[in-house]
Amino acid sequence: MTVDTAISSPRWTRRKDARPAEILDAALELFVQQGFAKTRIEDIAQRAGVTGGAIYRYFPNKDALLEGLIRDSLLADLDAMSAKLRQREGKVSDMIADALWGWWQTFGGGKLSGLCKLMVAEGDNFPALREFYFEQAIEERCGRLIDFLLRKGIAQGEFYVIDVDYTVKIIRSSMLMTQIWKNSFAHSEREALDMRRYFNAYAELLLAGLKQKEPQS
Amino acid sequence: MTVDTAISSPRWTRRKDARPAEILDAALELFVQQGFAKTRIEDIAQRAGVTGGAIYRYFPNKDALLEGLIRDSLLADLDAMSAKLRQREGKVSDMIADALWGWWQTFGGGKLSGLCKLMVAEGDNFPALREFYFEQAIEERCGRLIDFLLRKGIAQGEFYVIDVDYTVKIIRSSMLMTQIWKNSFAHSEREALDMRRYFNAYAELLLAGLKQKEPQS
Amino acid sequence: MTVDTAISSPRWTRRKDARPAEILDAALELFVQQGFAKTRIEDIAQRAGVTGGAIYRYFPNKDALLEGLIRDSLLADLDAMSAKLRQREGKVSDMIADALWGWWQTFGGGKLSGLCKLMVAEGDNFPALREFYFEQAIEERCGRLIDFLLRKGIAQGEFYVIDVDYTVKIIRSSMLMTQIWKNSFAHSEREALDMRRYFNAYAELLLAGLKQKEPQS
Amino acid sequence: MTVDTAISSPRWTRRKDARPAEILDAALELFVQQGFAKTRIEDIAQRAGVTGGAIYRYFPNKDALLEGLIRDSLLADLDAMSAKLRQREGKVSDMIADALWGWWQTFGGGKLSGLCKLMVAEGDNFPALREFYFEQAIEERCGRLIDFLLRKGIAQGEFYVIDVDYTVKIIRSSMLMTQIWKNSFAHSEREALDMRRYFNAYAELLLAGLKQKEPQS
DNA sequence: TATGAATGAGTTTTCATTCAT
DNA sequence: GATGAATGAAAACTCATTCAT
Repeated sequence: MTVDTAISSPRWTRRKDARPAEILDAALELFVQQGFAKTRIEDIAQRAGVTGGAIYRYFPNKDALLEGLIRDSLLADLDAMSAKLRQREGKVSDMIADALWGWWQTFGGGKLSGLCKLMVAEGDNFPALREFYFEQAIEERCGRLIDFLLRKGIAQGEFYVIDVDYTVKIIRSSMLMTQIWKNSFAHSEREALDMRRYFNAYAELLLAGLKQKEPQS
Repeated sequence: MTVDTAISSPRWTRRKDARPAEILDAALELFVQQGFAKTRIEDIAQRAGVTGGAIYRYFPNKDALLEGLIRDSLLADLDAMSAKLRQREGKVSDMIADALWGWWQTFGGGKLSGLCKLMVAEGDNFPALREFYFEQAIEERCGRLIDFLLRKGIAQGEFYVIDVDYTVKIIRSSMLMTQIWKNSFAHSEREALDMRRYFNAYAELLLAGLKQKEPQS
Repeated sequence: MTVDTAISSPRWTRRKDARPAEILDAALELFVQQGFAKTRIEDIAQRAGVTGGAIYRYFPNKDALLEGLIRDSLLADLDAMSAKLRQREGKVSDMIADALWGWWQTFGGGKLSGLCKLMVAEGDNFPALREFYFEQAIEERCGRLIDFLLRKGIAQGEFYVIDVDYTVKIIRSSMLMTQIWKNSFAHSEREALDMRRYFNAYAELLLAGLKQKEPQS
Repeated sequence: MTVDTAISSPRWTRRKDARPAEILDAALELFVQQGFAKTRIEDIAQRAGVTGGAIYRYFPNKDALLEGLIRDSLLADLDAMSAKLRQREGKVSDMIADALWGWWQTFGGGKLSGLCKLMVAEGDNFPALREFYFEQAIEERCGRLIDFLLRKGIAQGEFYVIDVDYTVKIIRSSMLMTQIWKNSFAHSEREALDMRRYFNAYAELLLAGLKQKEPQS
């Protein structure tokens, strides 16, 4: 109003640019925990340090939050690893255990792992998003990584796999399930898993399976 | 039946005994598809062939529908198989493929498979139910079946497993994931799986892994 | 259906004529306690030993229960006393204490006393009934009794009252209030009154007031 | 104010501070008139100039409206008078008529008089509130005022009362009944009372009763 | 820009009343 | 006659969204 206000610092200068990310962060946690429908805009706002109305300055509606989560947050975190792995040399058998555990540490076990549970839960209500998530997260990343390693191992004579395509799907499933478990049943303390041990046992089992010489009856 | 009854059909018919099951059936389908919160009582009622109010004669509130689904519907369908499998004789290697595919056909791929997705999605909102589901469905059935076969195979000298407990968890996870997949991503036609082929490939991989002679580094 | 049923006693012969009264009895208690709107037909039925639907054989709807209570139950109980009192001879001063206590014992303190509270509570929603109750119960009975005694006492030179009409209203009010109190605040144990003592003290105070020789300033 | 604002009136205006009182005002009127159960939130809202949902910003549920009425509104209006009366000097006989009429004018006949009827009607459904009302409104105020005047009159030799405690209850009852009457039967135009005349006659009768020289048999 | 009061379109739940049995 | 399953019309409460401040 008065000229004075031009001098004193405005009330809400607080990192204007960080807001959308903060809001999505809050939304992610709550959506994953309670589900999309049960989560209230007001709760997201509070966790993000703003009030309900403010959210609408950055997102046109509630659906857009979920969309933002999938389309924007997801892809940003998704590229580093797969690139990294393709460059490696050496025995694929040795790479696989590392690759799986590395995947868990950089991505699978992180915050965005919740998106997998979220898409399982809400996918039917947002088919376009599910499609997108499936393509980008499941096929393009998980799947392609496995596919790459598997075929390399076969080419190098290390692995003997009959149905390569479906074996990829099987391994991919295991990876997804660790994300889902972490965000659902693992919340019951009785069932938290020792993930290091889990991945050790998994690599053990998987590698032995891949190295088989004679097909099973 | 008689000509008289054809004059005007009654506004409703009395179906006391069948109603609860019909209602739970409808609820199951909708809860699994849309999630608990998004599903309207009125929609469940309509699919069950009644009006909203009628549901409250059989269930005190919406939560009770979910509870009925988990506590009543689940257990009813859960006993036949595990008993059946324990009686078998012969090589465990031969049993495992049968057991997994049998599980999928009698239970894993049936309607109630949706409960797994449902508990993943809503577990945080109904911790007591999740606990119950985990104990009864995951541990007591899936887990124990695997545990039984695995230890039997080891005892008979067919399998060589280092970390038995976690290997059980790993295999159990795969089974759960087929249920989850069927009720989520598989809805996108691009990703429907050929389950026969999937289980074949899985048995292949798994058995080879279990039969390993030398532990991996 | 068959001829046999004509011999065996029918299922519901139970005093067909008593039903309406039993239902009204149940309704009275619940209406007075919980109010008209809060009381459910089903609860009335249960207390009367029937099921909800049966009530509609005797009363067309919920309102009719209240109407039956006021119009039928009330008047039946209302005539004996006032007639009784008018016949007495002797000093009115001696009669008044007896009359009040007698009123309390035969009517004021009985079950139907609840009607007074009920009409206070629901009168605005049933103006015709309130009018009826006011005329029949308050004016015609309470009021007329007091009026009769008061004027008789004045005529006999025992009482000196300036504003007879309003003095009647005042005394009448006291009587109504005992009924209301009994059905409301008296339910809190701390405030149950010793009604014998109450009426003693009241007669004391009232008679002294009526016998005054000199008007107050 | 300015010409600009006249163009189109806003859908609503912000009245944060006034709202709770406005809502309680509306609720009081409707609760007293129709009873708690019969009164719809929407009606209260409309009378308060808002929509139904807005009420829930200030009160968590319908019960809280009643509670707010009793616990907040009541006490605010209750202190002035009793303090005022205790300070007076002179003959108690002269004070009593004034006290009663003063009570009626400042409190007994005001809007909040409806609370008395309301607690009579709904007390059984809200026992804690009834208790509170009884203690604060009936005993602490009405009762104590009467008690004080009565004992003072006795001490000064003006009154001769045998059972002081119950005489207090009797007079207290009369006061309550005026409130109840005003909010129930008085609504029927035939029975509106001339309250000035009523209190005159009452003071007349009461004082004469209190001044009695010889106890009645 | 941010706030948070207010709206209004739902959704669950209740219950008087009807009616098939 | 009586039952109680079913209806359908409320009514309390919730919450995404808007908008005055």
